[in-house]
Amino acid sequence: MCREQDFMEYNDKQLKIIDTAEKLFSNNGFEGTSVRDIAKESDINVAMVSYYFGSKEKLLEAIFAYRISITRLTMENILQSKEHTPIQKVDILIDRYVEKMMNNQCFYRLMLQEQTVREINKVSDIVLEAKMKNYEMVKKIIAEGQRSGEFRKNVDVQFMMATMVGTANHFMIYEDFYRRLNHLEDLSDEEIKNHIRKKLTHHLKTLFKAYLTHEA
Amino acid sequence: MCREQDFMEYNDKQLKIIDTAEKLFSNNGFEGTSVRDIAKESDINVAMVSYYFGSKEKLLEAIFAYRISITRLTMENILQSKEHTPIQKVDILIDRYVEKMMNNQCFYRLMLQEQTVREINKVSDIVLEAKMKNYEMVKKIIAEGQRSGEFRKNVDVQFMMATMVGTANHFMIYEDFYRRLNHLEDLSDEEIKNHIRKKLTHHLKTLFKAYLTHEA
Amino acid sequence: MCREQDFMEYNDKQLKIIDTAEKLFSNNGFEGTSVRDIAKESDINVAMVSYYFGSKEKLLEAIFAYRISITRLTMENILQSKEHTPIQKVDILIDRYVEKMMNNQCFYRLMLQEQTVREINKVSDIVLEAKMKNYEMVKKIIAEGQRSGEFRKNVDVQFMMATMVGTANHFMIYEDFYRRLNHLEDLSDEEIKNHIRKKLTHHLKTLFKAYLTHEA
Amino acid sequence: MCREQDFMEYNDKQLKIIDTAEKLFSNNGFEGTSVRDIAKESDINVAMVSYYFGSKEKLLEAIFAYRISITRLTMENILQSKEHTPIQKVDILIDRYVEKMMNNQCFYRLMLQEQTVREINKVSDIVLEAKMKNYEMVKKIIAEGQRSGEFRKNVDVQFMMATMVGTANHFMIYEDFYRRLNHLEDLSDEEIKNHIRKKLTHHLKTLFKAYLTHEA
DNA sequence: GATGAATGAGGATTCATTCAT
DNA sequence: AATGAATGAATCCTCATTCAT
Repeated sequence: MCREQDFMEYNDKQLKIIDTAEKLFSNNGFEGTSVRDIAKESDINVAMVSYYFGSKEKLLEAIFAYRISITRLTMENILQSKEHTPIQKVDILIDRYVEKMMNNQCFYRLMLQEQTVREINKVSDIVLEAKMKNYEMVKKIIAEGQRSGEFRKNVDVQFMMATMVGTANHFMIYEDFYRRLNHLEDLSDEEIKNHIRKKLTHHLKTLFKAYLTHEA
Repeated sequence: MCREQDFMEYNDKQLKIIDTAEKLFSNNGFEGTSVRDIAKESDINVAMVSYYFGSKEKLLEAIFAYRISITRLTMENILQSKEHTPIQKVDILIDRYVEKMMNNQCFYRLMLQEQTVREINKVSDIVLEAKMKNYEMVKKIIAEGQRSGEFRKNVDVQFMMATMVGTANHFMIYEDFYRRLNHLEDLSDEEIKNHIRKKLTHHLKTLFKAYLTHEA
Repeated sequence: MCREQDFMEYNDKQLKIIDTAEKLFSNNGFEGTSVRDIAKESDINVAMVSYYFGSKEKLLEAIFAYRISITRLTMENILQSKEHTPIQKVDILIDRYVEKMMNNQCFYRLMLQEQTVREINKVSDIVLEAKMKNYEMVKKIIAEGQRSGEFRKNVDVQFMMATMVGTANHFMIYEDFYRRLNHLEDLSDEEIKNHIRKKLTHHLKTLFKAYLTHEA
Repeated sequence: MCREQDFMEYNDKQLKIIDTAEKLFSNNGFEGTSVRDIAKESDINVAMVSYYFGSKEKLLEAIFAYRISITRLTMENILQSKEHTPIQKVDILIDRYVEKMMNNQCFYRLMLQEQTVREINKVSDIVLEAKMKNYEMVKKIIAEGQRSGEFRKNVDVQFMMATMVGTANHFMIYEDFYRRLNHLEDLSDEEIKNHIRKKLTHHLKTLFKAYLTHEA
């Protein structure tokens, strides 16, 4: 029913369903969200989910395929520039990743959820494929820096990426905790988002610069 | 509320239920696990869950209260020693945390799940309280290192912890991905666990040493 | 709340459920009747009760709203006639009430049940509102009779109605007892109904005529 | 287990259970009351109900057997006096019956409930037997009055009793409605009980005097 | 005699999906 | 193409009762 290459063909109702489902899945979990909830919130008929996407499960897959295809496009053409040094590229990577996450918290939370639950399914495949591509890209940047002597030799790229993604995820999850801890309850949603984005990118950049440029 | 001495009062059946539920919740999610599943896997009557814990929800709370109380005991008395330097303490902290997580993957995955879903409940409270205590503890270690001049001045403890916990979580979640990526499919569960534990602790120690001791 | 025009909108299945539920609730009590019982007897799916009425409780409310709205229509326009004397109106009231009850024994028994159980809920409200309207109507008839001198002065309308309703209810409940006591086991359902209706109306008319027209 | 002649042998715990169950059954219905509710309210173990009375059903029977045996004793020896005229005896009967009911509302409500539900069981038998005895007694009083010429000839004793019991029951059930209708919300429980008792007995006496002494 | 633990059966309700239109 | 009606399966939980002690 839902062929991967059809993303742009989604009509308004379908996009509405995808958005709503993403939000609800993200907030209440996949199993914690009923098709009826999605239908009510999207103001569409209950039968439409099955009708458009085949099933609740396939709707989830559609969400992942859709969001990741968008993300991929954004990511790829960024780091091929010849104008930046490797360390600049790392900084840009961090900026882009954090920004992407802050602007799509619902989806990133949903992705984390799905990976946390141990179940092999189509969604995992989609996610792993995307992760693999990102990994290859970063590996190239690091290798480039090592060739130029900017970065030290024994850098563990897999762990480095785990640190970037893991730290960012952690912040996303514990945003509220962070707010309370630092008495930032009064900041607006926009303000807190900016605040965290700034601090988080700064932290990651500092961390990675130290890690990449200083011998242990 | 959380009477620590009560945990030992759980009888064998209750402990069996807790263990099974932890595993199933972890693997399939809270909503994705039915009380019947737990009963079948624990080889007990369906009614026992309600009988012993009141409800499925309260069983979840019991799991958290139980595991966290145990963890807390282990954690606390570790870092009060006067024999270690601050950097050694950081290393010990990393060792302990990673070991704890590797030995209780189910629970740590479950915890991550519950925090990923956006819902305020008793479980969040339990987790946040524990996080807060850990944070205070690490803050003291860092301050100590700063006083002695070992650590640089502007260390962001909150972000540092986010990095430790986030990176470790990320590895736990993507263990399978890591295996495949590095062609380690043939390692036994025990071997892969050891392998990851070693690499992960090494990475975090290197990362933090660079971060804590080199000026940006 | 109680949109009278909606009653006619109940479809055949819904009416079937209402009828069946009324009978079963009446015979076995509300709590003594399971939704499954209703479904089986109505030959519909168990889920239909929740689907159509929201819940078992709301089905009960629907029964009351439905039956009482019908009764009200019948009752009201009866006693506004100018052709009858007050005593004739009392007789008509008795005839109508007893007939109504005999033809809707299930509902009247159910109503008695719900009032007997001490619980404040929507059903009580519906019933009390109806009782109040009936009371006001009777009060007018009595006042009319008192003005014309037909009825004595100190008539206690509340108690008079209690007598009518209470006596009729009592007969409905103890119909079987009455049968056995008077050796009427051989009468058909129709015959016994007619028999009781005749005797009961006669008794109430005699009683009230004596009460209303003779000074104490 | 529970032999009828054993009433006096009920120990304190058993009596406590009977009282509590009577109250709860009366307020929430038989099916609406769980054995656990009774156990909790009586502060006894859940198993005690089955242990002492055999089953929940048999506990109900015990309540009826117990209460009715007590009532019977009170009733019987009252109306055999030679000092009172028939009409006085009717007055005394009304006084006694209403008083009994007002002082045992829970049980009388429970009895009404059980009779309202259409089910043939041991409880009905107990109730019907008691009703029969009362009926025979009243029949004698009326016959006596007819012999002496005080009462008119065609008195329907069965209906007369239905009126007494039905009216009284009706009042018991609608006590709250009566309160609101007459703005008596401020009266204490004791006061309202007295108020109703007085009014109710007065009404019944007036009604029956008119009915028994005036030709139709 | 008395009880805490335990259980199978059954409770109402919600679920994702299908079907006729 | 789109939808309201309908459903069987599964949900969690509570029930009255029994059993070993």
